[in-house]
Amino acid sequence: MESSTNWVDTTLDLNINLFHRPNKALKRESATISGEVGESEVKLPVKQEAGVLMEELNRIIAENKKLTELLTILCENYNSLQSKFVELVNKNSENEAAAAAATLISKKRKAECEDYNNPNMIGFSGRAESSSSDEESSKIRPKESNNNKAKISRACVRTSPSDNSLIVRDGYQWRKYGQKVTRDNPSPRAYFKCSFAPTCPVKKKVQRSAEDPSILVATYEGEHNHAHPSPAELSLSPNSNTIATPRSSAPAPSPPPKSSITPTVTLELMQSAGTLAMAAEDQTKKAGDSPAAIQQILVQQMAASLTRDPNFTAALAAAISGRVVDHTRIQKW
DNA sequence: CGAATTTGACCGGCGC
DNA sequence: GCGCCGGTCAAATTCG
Repeated sequence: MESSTNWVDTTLDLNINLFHRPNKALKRESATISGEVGESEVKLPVKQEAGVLMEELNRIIAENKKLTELLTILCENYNSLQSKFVELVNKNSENEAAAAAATLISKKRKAECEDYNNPNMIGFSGRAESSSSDEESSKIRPKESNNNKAKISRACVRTSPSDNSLIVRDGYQWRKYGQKVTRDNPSPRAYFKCSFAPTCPVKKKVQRSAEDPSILVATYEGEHNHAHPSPAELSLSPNSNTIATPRSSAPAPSPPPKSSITPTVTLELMQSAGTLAMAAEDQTKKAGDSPAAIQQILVQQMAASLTRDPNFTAALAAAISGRVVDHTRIQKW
């Protein structure tokens, strides 16, 4: 992947190289400063050495500044792209809802219906109630639009047609509290509450698309008021994912839709997790049934999936650079 | 036996 | 006021 190589290039090279060659660099620099080429830095006066160190420190600070600026620019670009994408998605869904409005009797259910049935909407449509000018949303959910501005986002997940369970893997822990057959859709709608934190207000509705039963539509209401459960925590609980079929086991937790924008990432990660599992399966078949080979492949796949995750690489880089800085501070001061 | 799911009953909003 | 409908509750059931 391109992104992973970029991460390694920018963060690791810039940070670690600086600190991996401090002795050589210092020796060279201090030698040129003192004018004694070929002599070791041992002969340098302490003051000069301190000066060299200060120079080095300044250089690092300047570099850090540059990196921060680059990061800011990157973030800005990312945000603008993101907002454009959200805009496009909203426009698309609004247009199609308006087109369908002429043909259906109830305005309110029409809009919902159209969103659910649109097979193009693989991904999500996140909406803050205030953002849309449509009176429909206020008609549909007058309570939320009034006071607490519950964020509503939607995620569509394609599943295999034979799989009739209402499973949407989003990494959170959900407890099913109801199921209903709605009027405009023959498949039942399942209702879930976030059960990871007792006070978490987030709810989720999962229903198959009426037109394409292989598409699961998950509607999230509200925002999680707790941290995302770690994989370890999830592995402790049997229902780490949305489970509508009794106690089916579903692995591979992935980051959740924290905001209305995140679901895309979630789905992408889920997809990559899926392809990863398939790749691992393929390789396992190729490798035969040797347990050692299987284990090695699994380790490789896990490592690959971790390095592909920008969050992980960022955290790793931060941890490494933090340690390196600490280390050099201890050494130098 | 405890926890999670299922499912019918109930409640409130909305349109007629 | 009545009926329809979506959402929620809670007792019953299921499963590890």
